[in-house]
This record gives sequence, structure tokens and C-alpha cells, in this order.
Amino acid sequence: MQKGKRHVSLKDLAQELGVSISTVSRALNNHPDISPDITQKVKKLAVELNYTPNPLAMGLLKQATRMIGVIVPDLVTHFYSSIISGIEAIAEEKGYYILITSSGESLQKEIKAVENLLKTRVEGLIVCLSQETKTFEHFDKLIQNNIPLVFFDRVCRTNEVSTVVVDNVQAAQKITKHFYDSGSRRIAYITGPKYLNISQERAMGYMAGLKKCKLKFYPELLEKCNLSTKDAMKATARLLDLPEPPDAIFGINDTVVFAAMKEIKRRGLRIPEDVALVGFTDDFHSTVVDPALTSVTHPTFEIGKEAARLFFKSIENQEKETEQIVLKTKLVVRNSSVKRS
Amino acid sequence: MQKGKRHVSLKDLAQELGVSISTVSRALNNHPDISPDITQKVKKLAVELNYTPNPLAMGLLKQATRMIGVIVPDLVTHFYSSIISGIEAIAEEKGYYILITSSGESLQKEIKAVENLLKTRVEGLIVCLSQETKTFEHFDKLIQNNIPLVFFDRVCRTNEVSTVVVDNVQAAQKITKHFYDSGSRRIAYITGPKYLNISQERAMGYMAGLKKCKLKFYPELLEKCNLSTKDAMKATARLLDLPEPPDAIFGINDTVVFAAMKEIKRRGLRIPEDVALVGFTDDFHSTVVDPALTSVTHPTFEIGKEAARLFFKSIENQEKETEQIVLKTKLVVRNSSVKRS
DNA sequence: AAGGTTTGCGCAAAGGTTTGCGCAAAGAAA
DNA sequence: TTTCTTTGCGCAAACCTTTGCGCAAACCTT
Repeated sequence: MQKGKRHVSLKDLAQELGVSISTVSRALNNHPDISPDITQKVKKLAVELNYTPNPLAMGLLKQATRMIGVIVPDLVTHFYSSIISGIEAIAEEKGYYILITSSGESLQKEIKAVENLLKTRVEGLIVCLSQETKTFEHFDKLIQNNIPLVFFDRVCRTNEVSTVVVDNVQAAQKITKHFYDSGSRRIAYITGPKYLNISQERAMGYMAGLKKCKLKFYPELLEKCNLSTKDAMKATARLLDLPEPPDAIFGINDTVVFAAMKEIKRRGLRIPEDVALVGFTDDFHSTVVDPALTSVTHPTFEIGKEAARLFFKSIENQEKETEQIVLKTKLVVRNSSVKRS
Repeated sequence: MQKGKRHVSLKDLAQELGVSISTVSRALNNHPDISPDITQKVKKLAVELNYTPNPLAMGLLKQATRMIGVIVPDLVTHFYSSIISGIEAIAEEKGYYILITSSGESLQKEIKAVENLLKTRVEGLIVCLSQETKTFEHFDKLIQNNIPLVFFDRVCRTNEVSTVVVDNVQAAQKITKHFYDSGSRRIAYITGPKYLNISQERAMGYMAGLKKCKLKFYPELLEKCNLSTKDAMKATARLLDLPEPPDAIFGINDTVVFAAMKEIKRRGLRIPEDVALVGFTDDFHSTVVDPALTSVTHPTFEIGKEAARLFFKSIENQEKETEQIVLKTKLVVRNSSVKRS
């Protein structure tokens, strides 16, 4: 072994033991052709010299890098970072590494991210679409070449690609019914970009919930925004400026709901007495605000874990079989939604 | 090119053009030995066939993987995820990829993370220590082998390793003085594990601030907790149970401050009239709570960027020179700290 | 025309690991 | 003793890219 060399190679072990490189390799891999005596000596020396195989060499030969590319709309939102935690947990169990890239909610950046990650020879991708993503050709290369691909939360091509989502229809329906049961009668929903699966499904759940409670659907109570705090505050303002403003609002994600909360408070309105509020928000952030937010929580860690499991299923199972996993959300009632009767 | 092969190689280009592999390589790298005619043909075909060089082969040959290992105490805290964003931004500019691992605030997991990342042949590490980390031998291999290593926020070995931190002394001193100027007289500080540099430095700043305001230091007003919500609530309870409770509290990080806020509210005390509050918290989370939190914000994105810049400096500059970057924090006064006079 | 220089390529080695195949030695069977 | 089978290794090729060196052809100079 050369002085100053950072890593021990098979060659170093072979030279020290006076055997060939292939013998060392076979011994470390418990090959039956190698005697127990040589095997034991090789393994002992490998431990002493702290040998670790070079993944670059193995990846080059076997065309398998043990790396997964993960693309999320942004890195700083708790929702995504806790999903990544779940992905990482399963990847680590399988001896894989994840390469994380953020699309910054931009289609162009997402396209670039896909390209760059393929360049690194990741074995596949786990992706949540950006809010701008309406076209999906950038995933064609993966689909055509049978490169493992899994979408989570915001998904597309569900007939060709495995996905993990929550039951958005049911969640929005539950919220709407909870509002009704808690005394609200003019229920508004602030949705996101209309081509996102989650926007559509939550709108469907909202309307199903209205129907179930025998409430009429008013189009002006279904507002849209682009998932930024600023735009969400504007959407809330439009709702509160209506001749007959809503007495309950739920929003598509936590950024939107916190923005709505700010606008409601800014106007001196009381939550929930004047306007009840529910959000899709994690437990920590729901309890940090005042009043504590009634929220629908995603099992984010589970989403990440299931996405990773689907990924490994795709690797271990060369068939083009796809699977759609739908996880349940949970409505946790706190202080923001129940009006005093 | 073989059917079903996912990536085009130099060999494929060479065969199609009837030249050698080395000619293709040289043409793509604008080598003067290759004629402009051949160079143009090679480049054109490379674009047509979407050739991308195999980073595994290059990494194997040049012993440079273009990958940086990043270890953070956890992935879901906004502080870390936004620092990672800054690291990623600079890495991307340099054509590098980051491999992120979380230590889960555990020394054992941190040790494992260092090992695992070195196994992948990352070119170096950018690390924030876990709260359990009191011993640093697991970084010796990097230091001895001149493998690039940068610490941020929670740091150690500052004579041997480059670091990026904020001016913790000055920040805590500023908070203490701000409390005094805003009407508070019994100022408490909830610190973290005492061997962390940030715990020590913020305690020093707290005491320097007391001295500056001619306030006496009371040991019972310097509480300690272990950075979990539960423990922080207990620490707050101990402070509020004192015969003479504090009329102002600041905490080591946002988890601690949010927990303190919860405990204060739980007791029906008013913020800031009964107990003023200041935290080390980002802008978004400070404005989401009620009352909006006076906070010291870290320039997290900048921390990430500077850490990455130090990393690349270490790569480009083989000297064992280290550098300590100290960034300024900013005290943003909102509604949680100023008592009515 | 002969000798020297420049140009423009191809061969082969290097990095590290895995694995098919061949070979020699040892052991077993006829 | 001879032949067959098994054991336990080493050689070399494969994966992909880069780069030193050599060689042949073309061009320039004497």
C-alpha cells in the first residue's frame, strides 16, 4: 500500500498475502473455490487494514451504483424533509445512498435535475413533482429504459409508474364534514395549481363533503393560489372580501393555511368564532400557532418509507408492474375549527 | 451500442465514427492533437446520441468523485434544511453532488455516518455535530489524510478544521441588552448541552450582556435542557416555579423557544407583559406564532454557502490552511419582547 | 532527394473489482 | 500404475475514461 493513499485496495491485500487479486476478491465474497485457510487470512487482514470495496469500481463493472436520486419541490419545507427522512431510513437498511436535489417548484429545474441525476448513474428516481409540472416527457427516458421511478404526493403517469399518495378526496371530505359538524356553514377551500393531482382530488373531496352535508356549492368559495405565502394571503383576502364571506376556510398545504391565518388575524377576526380554519399541516407546526390548528396530518415518514419500498420492489422485480399506494390521513381536532354552539 | 443499454459510451461513438476511443476522448476535451474535422464530427455525434461521460470511470481513474458528504443532526428541522439548501446551491455551481446523512443527534450514528460516507468515496465532509458529540476521534482519518472537512454551527477542532459559525457571544449579548432596554429585569437563558460550542458562547454573551446592563448574574436563571420539546418545557417550568421567576426568557434554539412559549401560555401568563420571549428562529416560524416572536435569525443559506466555499477552497488549495468564518446574526424585534412602559 | 519537424492519430496502461476459464496438483477410482 | 475427478488457485477480460508515448504520413528546410 502506497504511503498517503486514502483507501486500501484488493491489490494491497493480495500483495501482503502473496495471493492473486481474484483470490482476495473470492475470499471476501465467501466463494467456495477458495480454501477456508486463505479465506480466514484474507478477511482478517481486510479488517486490520480497514479495507472497504471501492463502489466506483463495482458500479463500473456491475452497472449498479447503489444510489437513488430524490427530487423534491424544495428542501426547507418540513413536509418534504420528513418524507426524505423516511426514504433515507429504508435506503440505509438496503445499503443505498440518496442524492437529493430540489426543483424549486420549477419545471425547468426539475428537467435539469432529472438529467443531472441520470448523469451520476443513480439506479433510479423518487420524485415529487414541482407545482409547474404539466408535461412529463422528461421522465420518458426512465420509463422506456425500465429505470426505477416512483412518484409521491404530486404524481402523474399512474398507469406506468408506481406512486405513493394519501387519500386526498377522503381528507378534504372529512374536513368539510368536520366544519359542518362544528358549526360552520359557508365553507371555503383554497386550492393550488389545477393540474396538480392533489388540487383536483382535494377539490373533489370538498365538493363531495358539501353534498354529504346538503350544502350548496358556491364557485366563489373555491379559491386558487400558487402555493406562496403572498399569493395565499391574497386568495384569503378575496374570500374575506366577499359580500357573504366564508365562516370556515381550509387550504391545500401549510404555507397556505399559515398565510390565511395571518390575513384573518390581520383583519381582527377571531379564529374559530368568525372564521374556522383547518390545514394540511404536521403536528409540530399545528401546536406552535395560536389557536392550535386543527389539521390533517400526512404520515410523511411512512410516505417516504413506502416510496423507497416501491423503489426497491421495482429493482428486485424486473417486471414492468406498477403499484399505487394510498395512505390514510388523520384529522386531529384542536382549537381552530370548533365554533361554540 | 448494445440494445437495451442505458448509456452511450466512448466506445459506441468510436465505433460509429471509425476512430479510436482515445481520439473520441481527446476530441470531446478539445485536445490540440485532434483535427477540427474529427472534433466536430465527434461532438456532433455525442450530442445526437446524448452521450454523458460515466462519472464512475472518471472517478476511478482520477480518484475524484465530485461528491460531498453532508452530515446534519436531523433532516426535518428548518435550520438544517435551509443550510443544506445553501450548500447545494454552491455545489451545483461547481458541478458537485451532495450526499446527505442525518446523525439523529446521536454520536454513534454520526460515527457511522462518517464511515459510510467515506466508503462512498466522497471527496470530503461538511458536518454539524450532533448534540451528543463530545469526542472527535471519528474525524481523525479525514484530518490526517488531508480529506476536506468543514464544520458549521456546532464545531470542534477549530485549530485544524475550517468552520462557519455565527457570532454567538454577540447575539446573546444583544438579546440580553434588548430585554433590558425593553423593560425586563430578571432575564433567564435556557441553554443546551454544555460541551457544545454554541451553548458556551451564548452563555458567555448572556453574562456579558448582564454585566453591560449592570444586572447581577443569578445561576438559577441559567437553565439547561437537552434540545427536545419535552425537556425544554420542563426547564421553563423550573424557571417559572422560582420564588422570583424571570420576566424574560431566551432559549438556545427554536425548539426550545416554542416549548417555552407553550409552557408560558399553559400557565395563563402573558407574553411579553408577564414574560418576554426571544428565540433563535427563522423569519417564517417567528411570524407564524402569536405573538410574533422577536428573534435572532441566522443567515442559514449564507452559512451553507460559506461552508461549501470553504470546502472548495480546501480542495483547490492543498495546503493545510484553515479558516474560521464568523457571520453576523440579526435581531428582529417583533411582539414577544417589548413590555409597555 | 534526403533529412528534420510537425501533425494526427492508435495502442496500451492505469484506476479497482468481479468472474469465466484454464491449469496444475492432489486425491480417488479402476 | 494409470486415468479420471476434484480442489484451489492465477490469468485475463470486462466495465469506462484519460493520457503518455510511439509511429506513420505529410510538410518544410537544406
